[in-house]
Amino acid sequence: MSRDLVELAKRRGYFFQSAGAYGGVSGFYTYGPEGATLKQNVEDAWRERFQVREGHREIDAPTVLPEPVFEASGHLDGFDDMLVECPECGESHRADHLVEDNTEIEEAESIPIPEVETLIADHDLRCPNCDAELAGQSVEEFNLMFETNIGPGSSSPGYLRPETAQGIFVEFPQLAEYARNQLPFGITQIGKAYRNEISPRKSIIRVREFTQAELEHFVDPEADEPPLDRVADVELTLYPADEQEREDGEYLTKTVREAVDEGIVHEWIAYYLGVGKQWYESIGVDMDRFRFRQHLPGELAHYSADCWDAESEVDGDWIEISGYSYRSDYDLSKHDDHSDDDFTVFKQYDEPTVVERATVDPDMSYLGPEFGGAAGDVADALETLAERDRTAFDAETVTVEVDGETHAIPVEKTGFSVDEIKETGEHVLPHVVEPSIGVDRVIYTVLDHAYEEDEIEGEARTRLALEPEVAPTFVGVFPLMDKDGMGETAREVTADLRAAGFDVTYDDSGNIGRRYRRQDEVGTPFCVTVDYDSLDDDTVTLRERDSTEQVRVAVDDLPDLLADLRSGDLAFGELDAPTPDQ
RNA sequence: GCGCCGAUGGUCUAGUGGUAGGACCUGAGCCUUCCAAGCUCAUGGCCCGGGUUCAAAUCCCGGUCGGCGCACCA
Repeated sequence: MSRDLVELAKRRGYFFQSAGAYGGVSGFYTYGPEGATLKQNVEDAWRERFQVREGHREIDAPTVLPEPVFEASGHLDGFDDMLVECPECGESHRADHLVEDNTEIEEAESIPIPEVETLIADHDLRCPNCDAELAGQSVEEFNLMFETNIGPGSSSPGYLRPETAQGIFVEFPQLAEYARNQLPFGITQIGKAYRNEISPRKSIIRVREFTQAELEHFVDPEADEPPLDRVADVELTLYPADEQEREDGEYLTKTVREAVDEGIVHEWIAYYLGVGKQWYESIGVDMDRFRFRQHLPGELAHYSADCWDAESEVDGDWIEISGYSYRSDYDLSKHDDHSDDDFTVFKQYDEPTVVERATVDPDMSYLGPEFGGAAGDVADALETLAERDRTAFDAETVTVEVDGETHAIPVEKTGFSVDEIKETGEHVLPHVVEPSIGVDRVIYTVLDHAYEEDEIEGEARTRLALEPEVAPTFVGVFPLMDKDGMGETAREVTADLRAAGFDVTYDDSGNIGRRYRRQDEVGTPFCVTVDYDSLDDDTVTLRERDSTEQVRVAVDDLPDLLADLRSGDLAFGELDAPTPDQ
């Protein structure tokens, strides 16, 4: 943990622990004025690269969703996790899994904790790691989702979303309609997500409320291919699973094209690794402290078919800052099953095809009286049988089995027929490609990688070398001294630059060097100083943070000049105006 | 959640059973025509609760928060 960076972040208004006046609250941080703007700038840059340039669209879903959503998504399975800790080796194990593995019991998750403890003692369950007795150990419950009640009473439980993605998936039917049922299309969302972490750590690296920027790209797995050409030559630092499992595992440096051709990375994932690499670099992540690491097989989330994390090195540790996951049709198929709506997209064939299909149209006025409550199941069984084995309907009666009972039905009552059906297309369950960015961790990385301590004229100085595109304060404006009209002129320059859309700070406190140092520490890339010459010829000095070099420019040119410096169209070194005497 | 360590102005820190000093920062003034200069003045602090004691910021217990390790991390 970089104490210096955390201290600077607090002192200069980047971020600090929330509710300090009440002792603080673990796992929650407030972004101060500089941090909130930095975050906004990072989000804007992400939106520009992952959404606008890719032709995707953004939505804004609720942070609270009702329980059935998470039953479908699989997140609720983790709700009642029960842990038991081994007294010998200290290893924690899922108590419900131990019970299921060693007894005839299934669904141990729903058993109350005291009974699980009794089961562990009765069956003499032992630690899978060291074989120590677990009897007598207490079973602890934990819950990674924040639970709440929607409306009064507890009849309608809801949860704070543990990932923004579910807000997109549950709205897929509406979103597909918006996309005119055409694949592929992509939906982004930037917003808060919540996990009730057992143990928040490392300042804003592991918190209970965090911001995700997620893209869910819905594609036809049969037909759609990523536009690899756009990023084909982008070089990726890859750390595949097999290299991680080797003792002398190494990174591979491959272009996006090579990574796909050599079968190292799924093509859709590779495409977004290329996009991501460009983006991280553009906002100031140090590419020497950056890699893409493939998840090990045991590490994959319940929904994920393949996953690569973007990782950055901060303070000697590698931290996950984004996940690039191929979620296949997991989420949409779950919501398709659990909800009332259809989560498929109808894909029309080029030419309609004619197929023979065996169907039934059972006479329910016969089945009903005959089979009572089982009538519906019998009808379903007939339909299934017709699809599977139409010869079963050749005889006078057909038999189906429902719940272990065999039923005979006269074929004439089944409405059995074989028809030619014209099929104009089919329903496709889209696959999902998901780049998921942890905004807070990206911000920590950007700050950490920008943090420099260097020496200017024998004096140590601390400097945040933030990219101009994301720096929260873009320009500082100072009068050399606040007298002889310089202060007034500097205030006018400040107002003009603010009107031109820049984040400007005005400072006339202390000597000029002190003011430069303040802005270096905040990470302000440029400073404008109004001096005596300014009063005569309407020019000012423009100073760059990293080099501390200055050029003299006309006041009237400032807005255009600064805009070009911010966008990267112009580098400070290209300015050739004469350097003022210092 | 467990274990170890810690908590003094905004920040960094000194310190003692008799309620606190420094540095930096910040603010006001003087000085100063370009990189943390100088002078004067000022604001601001012992994490919370309980216990022991005549007296607790200091000792003890509990809590909160933080760092590290274990575990967890969709």
